[in-house]
Amino acid sequence: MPDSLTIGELSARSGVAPSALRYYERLGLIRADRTGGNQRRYARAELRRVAFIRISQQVGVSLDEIRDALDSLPEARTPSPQDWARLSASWRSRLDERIRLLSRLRDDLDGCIGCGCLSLQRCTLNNPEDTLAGEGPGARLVLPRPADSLN
Amino acid sequence: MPDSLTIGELSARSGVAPSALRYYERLGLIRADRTGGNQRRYARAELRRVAFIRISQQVGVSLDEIRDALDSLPEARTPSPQDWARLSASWRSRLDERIRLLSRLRDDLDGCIGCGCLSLQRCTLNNPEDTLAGEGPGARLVLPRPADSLN
DNA sequence: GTGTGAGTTGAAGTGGACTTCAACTCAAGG
DNA sequence: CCTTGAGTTGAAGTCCACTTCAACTCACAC
Repeated sequence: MPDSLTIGELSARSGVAPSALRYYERLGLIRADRTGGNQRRYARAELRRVAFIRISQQVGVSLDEIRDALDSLPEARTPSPQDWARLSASWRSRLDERIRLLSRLRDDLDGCIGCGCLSLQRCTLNNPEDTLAGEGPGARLVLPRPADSLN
Repeated sequence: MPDSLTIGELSARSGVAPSALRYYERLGLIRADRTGGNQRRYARAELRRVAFIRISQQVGVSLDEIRDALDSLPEARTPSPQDWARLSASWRSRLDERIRLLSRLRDDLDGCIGCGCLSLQRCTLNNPEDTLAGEGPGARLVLPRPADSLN
């Protein structure tokens, strides 16, 4: 019924701690009006923003990137469903990628469950005398994480 | 050919920075022998341990938990393929869970792509006048992350 | 032998995402 | 009014997973 929420209410309804909400505000992810007594009052629309933040985090997006995304929302009006849909869709490929990676990991784990090679380097670890010493392309860790660290 | 690896070699072959390898050693995740000149020499078996560590991280397991898992390996002998298989399998349900969560998120995002509700609280956010104010069980954030934060 | 690149250490720094603290002020019920 | 629970602030602290630094020492090709 209230058309604005206290920080406690927003916290309860979003599942995000008040301290985190203040933190988000400092980073410019959400905003609040103030009462005469300087207390935060959140518009209901902020609930959606917080929801978007949490979902985005699940997808593995940093708060910095989330802020950038939120900044692309129209300032003049309350974001429409389409605005939110556009933003959500923008994470879609990352979500897909993440799911793909984990699924592959699961399959690899399954496939190599008997050999114990952990499916790394296409079972080359399982080579008795390590034929793959310093060769070119194939192999190495499956995971693309450490973009640096040579070879 | 060498039956032991320098830290640089292990780094290159595992894709993990030397500083990270030393860090892992401090945490007790891997171990190294020392040369007369106090340099680390890693047994080839450590390559598998590092591989296991990186895979486990992908699954979302903390280094602490990974250490616990690694501690369950037999100390007397070089871990067998079966040992590794057992450990890998132990993350399986977490991997499944993580994939399930992300897939659901993706589906929800797809399903609600038009309504802009972000699929939170089963579209209750989309209620014009917010019928879900402080009610009992259902709803709230889909994500089980903040186990505390009341209500 | 000498230079060079690889390795060593402990301590400190980083970055991300928050939480905690102390010392207050506000808001609302009795 | 007064109490009590909720809210306010800036600064500092925490946790995780590392990285960086300075000041050295090693290993090895020439």
